[in-house]
Amino acid sequence: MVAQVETPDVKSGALAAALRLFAARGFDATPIQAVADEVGVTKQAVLHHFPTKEHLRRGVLEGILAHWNETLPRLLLAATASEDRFDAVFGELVRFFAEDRDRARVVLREALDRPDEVRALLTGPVRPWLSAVAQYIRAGQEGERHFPDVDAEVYVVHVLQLVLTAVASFPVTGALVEKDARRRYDRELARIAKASLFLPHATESEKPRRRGKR
Amino acid sequence: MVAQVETPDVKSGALAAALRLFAARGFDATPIQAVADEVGVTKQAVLHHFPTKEHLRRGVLEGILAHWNETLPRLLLAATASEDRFDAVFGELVRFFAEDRDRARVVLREALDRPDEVRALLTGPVRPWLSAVAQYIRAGQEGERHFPDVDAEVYVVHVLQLVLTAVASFPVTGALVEKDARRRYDRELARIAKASLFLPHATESEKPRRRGKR
DNA sequence: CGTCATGCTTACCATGTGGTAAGCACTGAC
DNA sequence: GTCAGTGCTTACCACATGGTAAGCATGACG
Repeated sequence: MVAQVETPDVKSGALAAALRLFAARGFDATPIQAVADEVGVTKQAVLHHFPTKEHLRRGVLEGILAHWNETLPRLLLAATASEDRFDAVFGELVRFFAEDRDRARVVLREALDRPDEVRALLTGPVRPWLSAVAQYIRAGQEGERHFPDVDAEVYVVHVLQLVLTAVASFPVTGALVEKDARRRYDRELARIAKASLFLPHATESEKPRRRGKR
Repeated sequence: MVAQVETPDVKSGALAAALRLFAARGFDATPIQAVADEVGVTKQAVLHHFPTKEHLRRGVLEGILAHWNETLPRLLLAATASEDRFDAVFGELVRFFAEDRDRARVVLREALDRPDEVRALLTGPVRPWLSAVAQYIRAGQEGERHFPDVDAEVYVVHVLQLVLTAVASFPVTGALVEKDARRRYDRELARIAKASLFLPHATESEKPRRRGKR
């Protein structure tokens, strides 16, 4: 048997290739052949593991969903202080999607290409996650640490979308600033999310860096 | 000549249909035939006005870009007070894209499907718009009306993206709240943008509505 | 009346696509 | 050794798609 040098497993290889290609070109514009080429096998080799292109799509998405199903509960329970919890969840959000932008891209594409499916996901299995986070925000409002006029659920959704879009399109938007683009974008992203949630004085855990420009 | 009842002009009709279809399914997944069907003519009738599918795509995009080329300068010059200017630009941003979500969708799709092209657009013809807005923000920082640690250019890009994504995917995310979804999403959108830009006391033009929930 | 351009129409085609059918090499179980 | 199952391979196909080619009706213009 001729073990392909770069192909320990066709199935996982196809999933990785599909994530890349679906993210870059979109599901419909990606022939199975392209996935197969990337893995270094024939189209039918891929079709053997995923009887249908649709199966391949599901596989890719499940890989992403699985991460949050096991990570989020842990994050929410681990941190105790309000701001620590924010940093933990927000940080993981940025980290996970920035680690591989293609994850953010496929999620955005799904929202555009299959709105009904994503809506079902959002109002079904994903809702508990969002509600849990929103619940913590409301608790922070009671404790006068957050702005009272924050609409918790909606805030969570907006921030989630902002992170997804910012990460997904960084290669495009990042070209607008010359140096340190990545750090500036990340920082402003976090700043916007925080400044619109935490009351000014509640941010005492943030080191009072007064050395703003001017 | 048999004038189609609903078709005053094939060319503009095709552009409108293409905007709808490209937004919904994506450029690659939309056959010219689908556009033709929507207009009520044959595929070749469409190909007569747009020699290539690519021409159709350009036409759709130019329609969107044209709006901002003529609107933005006017908006920026019209308002004088800092917050009025913000409201004018931000309001028009939301209004224009919410008026037809498909506009937001095609823009997002372009960023995903043709990053190089969009990057060229952003660093070329669009940059002056962004710089102009960023310039006003920096002026607001000098005048102590805005947070000093706002990264003006990056803030503008993030807010732009947030609006685009929020509008484009409202039919998906809006299902998360039961009633008044549209108003709540719009309001939180504006709140996040403003709360992360304006210093708390600088917001005196906003009526002090203390009647936040509880 | 003839000529020419415009705005289509019908015919057609090369290509790429998702998927089916069937066979074949190899492996382990018995 | 045989048998069955796994993981492919080659062959093939129906179909959709972007685009070309060429003709044809209509109206403006001379």
